[in-house]
Amino acid sequence: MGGESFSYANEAFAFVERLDHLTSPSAILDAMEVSLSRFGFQNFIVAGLPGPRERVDQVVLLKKWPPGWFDLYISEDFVRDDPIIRRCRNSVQPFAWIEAPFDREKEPRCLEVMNRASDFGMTHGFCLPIHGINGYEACISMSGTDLDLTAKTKPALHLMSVYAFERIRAQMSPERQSAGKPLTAREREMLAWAAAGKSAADTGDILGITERTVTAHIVSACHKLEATNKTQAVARALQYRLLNI
Amino acid sequence: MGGESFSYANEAFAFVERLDHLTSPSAILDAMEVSLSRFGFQNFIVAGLPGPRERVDQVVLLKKWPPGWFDLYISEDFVRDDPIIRRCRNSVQPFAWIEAPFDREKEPRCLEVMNRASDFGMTHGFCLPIHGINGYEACISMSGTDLDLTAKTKPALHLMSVYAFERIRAQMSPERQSAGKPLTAREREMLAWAAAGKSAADTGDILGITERTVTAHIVSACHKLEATNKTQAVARALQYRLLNI
DNA sequence: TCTGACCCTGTAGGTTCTTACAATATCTTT
DNA sequence: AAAGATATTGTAAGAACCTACAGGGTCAGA
Repeated sequence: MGGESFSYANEAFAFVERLDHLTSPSAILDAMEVSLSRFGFQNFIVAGLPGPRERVDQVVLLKKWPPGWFDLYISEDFVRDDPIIRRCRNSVQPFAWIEAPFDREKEPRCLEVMNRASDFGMTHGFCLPIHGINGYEACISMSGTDLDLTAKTKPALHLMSVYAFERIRAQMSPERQSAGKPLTAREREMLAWAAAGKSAADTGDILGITERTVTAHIVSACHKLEATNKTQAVARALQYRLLNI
Repeated sequence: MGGESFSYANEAFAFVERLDHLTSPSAILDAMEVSLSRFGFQNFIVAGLPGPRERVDQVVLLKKWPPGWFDLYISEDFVRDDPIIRRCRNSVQPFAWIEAPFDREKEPRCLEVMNRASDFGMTHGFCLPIHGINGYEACISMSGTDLDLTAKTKPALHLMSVYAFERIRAQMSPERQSAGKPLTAREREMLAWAAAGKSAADTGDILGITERTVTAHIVSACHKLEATNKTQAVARALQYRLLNI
């Protein structure tokens, strides 16, 4: 354990502790820059994976990339052929760039992406997929010229990345259900019974009120959630985690 | 950094390193027992969350629980009312048991679960949800009487748990078939549109099939999910992370 | 070849939902 | 005291859902 030029374990935990005191994305960016450089990484990006109609720049949370590379990446739409991205979509575990497979013969675009990255000094790297409640959430990809990438350092980078991402998300999406008026306790109750498969009449019997009243609450919830019907209202309430079920 | 009675950081990284050499579930169990006890935890369980027709014992990967408690937990079907489990389904971050909310007045079954756990000496604990490609994958819950649960130790427990789970899964890989028959792609598609507030007729127009066919898929999904209507089917599908929305 | 799984469609009738029109009562806040 | 949010209930008509019945087509695997 000790005796190395620097302790990856202590570095990682110190970073995680430091995160608690960082209150802005740029502060997190700076802290990541410092800590990751100790592992040999000069560049990194924290981003979601763009959907079919999304652009990369719409899902980037933080990045420290060489000037020019990001522009090229966007203009060439490299994200559609990036082997790192591809593997990221299907991977739970972190992986080194070298472990992201592609066919050099049959997939020239993949090779192109990796070659152009090399032009910017990004030849080797490490990528961590981040998964949440609904599956894939984001990835953190980092690269450098003189990497300290071993079985010992990977867990440290893993830990740092997971906590950094959580911190970034906590700061960048504080809204969530704050949009629109909040549901009342009664409205949530009706939706919960609806989610359990109960009809308005059922719920009324259960709660000792009339079917009409149940319907009124459901309608009210539909308006607040901008849902066109009960099913969508329940789906929205579940997605926004408004129901304790 | 050093100077404490034991270094949580070094303990965690040493554990992760040790994992690589463990080739059996029981060896992992032993290693977890040793390392977690250093943090004050006597009991722990590594398990998936049971689906609609699944029993807890079908999804347990590893456990060190007091004799009798597991039997009681199964026979009473406590998993359906366990506040820890409920929060686990909606949480990305690790949390202390005390942070899992329930209404002591209106949810007597939740209180019952927690009280019976206390009878077995499991009053306080820590729970880590594990997420993968498709969202929720498993949880690791641990408890003890004299916990070392601080902002410093949580990341250590987090790291240990994530790597332990990955190691366990790698060894126990046999694909866990979700209880009952899986939904077909078409069924999931119908539920996704229903969750978006579309009627059967709407969905039919969107997909270029008849309303009747949409209904047929919905009905089929209802049967597989043991739902009494479309709303409950959508709710179940969302809770079990079957829809990519 | 046959079986099973999946996808597709039709009719018909009872049930449930959704909306539009109103209305009363309680409670908190201004 | 007045205003506003919340909870409650009523009627009624049209839309949507659910069920039960019955069937045809495709495709993969035994």
